[in-house]
Amino acid sequence: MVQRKSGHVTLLDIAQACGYSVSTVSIVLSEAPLSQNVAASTRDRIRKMAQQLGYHPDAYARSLRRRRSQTIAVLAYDLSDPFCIPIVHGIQEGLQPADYLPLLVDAQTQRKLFDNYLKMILERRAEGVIVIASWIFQETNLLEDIEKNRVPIVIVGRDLTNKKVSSLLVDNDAGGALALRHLIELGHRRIAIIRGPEELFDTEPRWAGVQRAAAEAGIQIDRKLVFQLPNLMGSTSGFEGGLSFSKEMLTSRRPFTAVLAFDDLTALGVVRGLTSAGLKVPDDCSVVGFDDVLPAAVSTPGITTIRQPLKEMGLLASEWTLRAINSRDQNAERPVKLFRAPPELVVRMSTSRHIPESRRASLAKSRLTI
Amino acid sequence: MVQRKSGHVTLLDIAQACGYSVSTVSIVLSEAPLSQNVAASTRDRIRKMAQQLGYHPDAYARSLRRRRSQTIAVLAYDLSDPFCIPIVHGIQEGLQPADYLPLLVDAQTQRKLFDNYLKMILERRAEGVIVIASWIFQETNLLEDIEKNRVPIVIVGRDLTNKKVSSLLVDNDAGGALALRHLIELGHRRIAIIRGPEELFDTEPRWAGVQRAAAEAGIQIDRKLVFQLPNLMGSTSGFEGGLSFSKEMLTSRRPFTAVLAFDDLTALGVVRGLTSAGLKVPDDCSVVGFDDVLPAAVSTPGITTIRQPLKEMGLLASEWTLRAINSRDQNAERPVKLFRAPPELVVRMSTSRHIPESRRASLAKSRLTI
DNA sequence: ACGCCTTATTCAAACGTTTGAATCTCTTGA
DNA sequence: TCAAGAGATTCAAACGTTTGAATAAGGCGT
Repeated sequence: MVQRKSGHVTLLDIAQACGYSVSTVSIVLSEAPLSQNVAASTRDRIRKMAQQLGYHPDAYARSLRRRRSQTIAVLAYDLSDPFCIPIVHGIQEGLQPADYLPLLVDAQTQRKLFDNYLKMILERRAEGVIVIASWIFQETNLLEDIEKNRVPIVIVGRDLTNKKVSSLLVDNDAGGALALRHLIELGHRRIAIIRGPEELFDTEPRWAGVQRAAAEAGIQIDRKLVFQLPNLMGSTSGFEGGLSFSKEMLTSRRPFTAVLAFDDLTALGVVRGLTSAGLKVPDDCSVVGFDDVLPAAVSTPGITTIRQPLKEMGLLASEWTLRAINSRDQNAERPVKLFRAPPELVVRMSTSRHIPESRRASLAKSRLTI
Repeated sequence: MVQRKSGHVTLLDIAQACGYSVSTVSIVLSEAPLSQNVAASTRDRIRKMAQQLGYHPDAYARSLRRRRSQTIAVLAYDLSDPFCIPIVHGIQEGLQPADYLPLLVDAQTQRKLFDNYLKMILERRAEGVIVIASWIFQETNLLEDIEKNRVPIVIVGRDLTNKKVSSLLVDNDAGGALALRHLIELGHRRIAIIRGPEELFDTEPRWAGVQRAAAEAGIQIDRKLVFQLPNLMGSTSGFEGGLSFSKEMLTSRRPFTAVLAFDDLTALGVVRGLTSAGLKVPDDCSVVGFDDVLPAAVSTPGITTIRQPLKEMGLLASEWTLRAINSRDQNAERPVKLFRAPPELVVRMSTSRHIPESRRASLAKSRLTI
């Protein structure tokens, strides 16, 4: 109704409209301790007027004065990776009750964007930063600036404790072992492996877990059946890698009955490759993925995979960050923490018991004679 | 190095450190027009010192003074819907060059969160708001507050021009027709349809398009083969709907050779249902989806679908918003606009030419006799 | 010796809040 | 009658920037 000269309704507007000082209005509307001393009738009038004029406190002025932004930056390396979303949800859940706003930005795996946003985060005075795994986040000098300003950082999806950054990530070693053991228990012995890109930090520990499990079971991994995804990333590069490697496997003429893929998208690529070569998953070959993202659950057959407790990790990350902010306010100690999330095997339809050639032949025969 | 008493480095710190006034420092660092008059040597010293101390201007103080937040809110109804991501990317792309920060928030389909974030958006003085389709966004009184403050709104994924909100959405009618025509051209005549949830605004026009295309081709749609997804949303409710409806189709014993699903997740549910009943997609039944989200592309068979130009829509939305902000600044006219994005048929492997029973039987026979 | 222009820098007010201290008006007890 | 206290409200400074206006110091033409 009242047409403001410039944009927004302020405390002054309300003060003038109902004849009190700006201070009183502020005290009432921000529910400061002093507001107990304000007459109930005054409170009512002020509140009504605020409502009527559509007043919303200016976060900028407020933050400036209070020296708190009530903001925590969430820097995702690539939102189009379904991996990020559950983490973000967990973070939101943790931040909501504390009345912090997650400042969510998406670097789209671009170094330039990453730095750009990091600068913006600094300027917006985020009180904490949660980084969702990125190999870009190695040595940018902005990181120094963040620490110079004593802004707590937490990283999800990578272990950066050696750089004094609290970290949460899945136990890749355990996950790799879990995946391989599942295949072994189903009777598979000749297993092709697709390792992650060299630059990715998950790659090594996951591979180590696989090797450990193989050794424990006394199984040889055929080196000719070990592949490695290229570094080039992008939301579908895993899929394409899986697709082309599965073709290589088939043309190599090395026998294999199962494929352990680096992640779900890679697994989906393998399924596509095997299927288009006329093989059936899981009857002719089992496939297992890693992460448990949406596409793995809704494709057919559903992909057996290793689930990361992503939402829980996000939640925990937000709690750590909030706690670190508190500690800093009280100049308390802030130890660097590490959480290795336990992975979980999710069995779907892309894996099944291995049927030895001999038995398989007789089965086929019996089917024919029905 | 220099340990600030309270948090961040300010202009004053720099001014003191190199013996100039705050004004001069501000003029230099913000590259104000006056900075031409500042001696080159002075500029250098100030810039060096700023760099050295790790200065980053306080966005809060700056915005307060300039009365511009350089922020545009992006309110997504559910980020876990793969639908949202490309739109967000388009928006980012459009905002980047204009140096606006997208304030991305995720309502997670929860009314409460939605209102909460809308309040925060108001408080953070976003200069514009882009809403990514939500049925929640119907009549919240916060909407009034937004308009009271003359903040431009643009909505993606729904037509709200009747409420004077500029809107971008796919041409659902054309898309529905496109999908049906594709099936018809492949020779399908008995086609099951899964409509969207009643509450969703895409449902009706898409269905209208389907009916129109059917009429044009002189084809009857069997009412018993028309289903409707329930309103209850969530990222997987489409999948589950498709799964259970496909079972209903089969038990109904009505003949059909193709399914037109409301969206990709639903289509994936259908594929799962048909497959687990022993049917082959596309050999025994074709399936077509809508949206072209990631899971549709990476599942096997890849889902034939109707692509929405989501990224382009996001880009355009951001451009509209920026333009609207400019117009407002100049008190210019701001017409309500509408963009109906042209849908595009993406043919993958889930659809194929219908083979009539007669021909099919002889085929099967010939295969046996090989 | 004066005004005037140019170049380089600073003053001071303003943006909208918050908050410790101050003020003012009652009431109450001595 | 007055001091003390309680209750209700306001003052004024501060947060870190920006910016129109002011100042200061020189150079130049007259």
